Amino acid sequence: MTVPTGRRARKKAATRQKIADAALRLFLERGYEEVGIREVAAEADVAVTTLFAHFPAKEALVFERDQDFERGLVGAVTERAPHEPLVAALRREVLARVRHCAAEGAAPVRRLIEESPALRRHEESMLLRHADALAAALAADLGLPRATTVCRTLARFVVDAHTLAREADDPEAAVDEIFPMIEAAWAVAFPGAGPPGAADQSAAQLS
Amino acid sequence: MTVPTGRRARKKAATRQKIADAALRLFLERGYEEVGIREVAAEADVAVTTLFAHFPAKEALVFERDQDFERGLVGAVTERAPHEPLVAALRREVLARVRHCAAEGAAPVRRLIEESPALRRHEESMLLRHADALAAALAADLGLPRATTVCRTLARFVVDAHTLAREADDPEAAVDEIFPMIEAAWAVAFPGAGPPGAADQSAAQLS
DNA sequence: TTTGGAAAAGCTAACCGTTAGCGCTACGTT
DNA sequence: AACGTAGCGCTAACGGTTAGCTTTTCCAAA
Repeated sequence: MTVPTGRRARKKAATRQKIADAALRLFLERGYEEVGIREVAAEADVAVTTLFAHFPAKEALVFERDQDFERGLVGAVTERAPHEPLVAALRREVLARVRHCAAEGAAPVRRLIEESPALRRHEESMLLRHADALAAALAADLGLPRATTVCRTLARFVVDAHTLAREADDPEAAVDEIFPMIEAAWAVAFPGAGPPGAADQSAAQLS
Repeated sequence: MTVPTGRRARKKAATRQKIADAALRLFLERGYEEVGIREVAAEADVAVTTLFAHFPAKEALVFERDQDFERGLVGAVTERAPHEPLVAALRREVLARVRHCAAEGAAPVRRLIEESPALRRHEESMLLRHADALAAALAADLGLPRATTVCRTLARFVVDAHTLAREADDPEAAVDEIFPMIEAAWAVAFPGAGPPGAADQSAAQLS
């Protein structure tokens, strides 16, 4: 188990990047469905099997930065300022992501995704995985042994916020609309954790 | 456009059922991934093309009742008792579904789904479609011209509740845990729509 | 330095879900 | 009685993905 920092690792990363670049170029030129895996491999000058050694599926070629979002979400929880409330940190992170997606450079890629059902589905299941990771991070932050239902619920709500905001006419306004709802839900789940005097008398109908 | 009620329609329905039955039998016997489409078609004694004329994809063979859940969710909104609150009706519906899935007979099929990533993904995207339908129903019920961000948010939260409850150790307890959170979110989105005196001072940070 | 191991990349050939194209038969309608 | 068409079948193929095996390239221990 040595740290992979030699020429080998660099070459591997280069190959991966070459493939991702070639794929994105072709997809943007002619559309995702119109370009086959074999073509992408040829354009990147690698074998098809090599391509699949770097990416688990065709859709993954488009979501190259996949892991960054997951790390961002988890990091928003684990590396937030000492006494910043959880939900506030998550809100900042989601807002940043949404802004990033609405920015100029990201527009063609977003169109690519929205025009292909396969890519849309893939993105959704990606986000679900991120929700699981976030739930685990929330549990850890709260000192819980494992992700409880409340953690998982909050995590999904946050990921939903991300998706919904991006689909909205005015993404930033949508974040401002959704996060108060999440804060209220959070206040019910953890009474006494939010800002003092916020919402305490929850509509508790259960035992 | 005549109503399809003749022998032809009956035969078509019979073929469809024959295929679904054969598929489920084989899948339960040997596992979803271990059975090919060509095998299912052979077992049902139809051509592969006929199978795909009745089901849009292999996964759809397992989610034969797909539309029932969607109709149930939408119906919970449109056909609820005159003055029953929206969220209460949705809670009843979700609870009923969760109970139904936890029942004896459904266990083998659920195991089938949970053991296959393809089926899990398919179920998730099914539920997202249901969320869209629910959002539209919510908008209609509220007299809105189209599904706003709030409608879509609520719809997703409800669908999340369904998924999360089913994955929880104690599904019914999970529903009791999640729905108060949804009610709080709802109260923030529509202040003055819930039970009187519930939650009024929302943490409104937006304009 | 040599040598051995293993990771990275390649090739071929296939599997499997899915679709297109075309023909046939049985049903429903006029 | 005859026509239109829905349902079904067959063949062949396409496109994503994987298995099996060989070759090349790097790295490290001897």
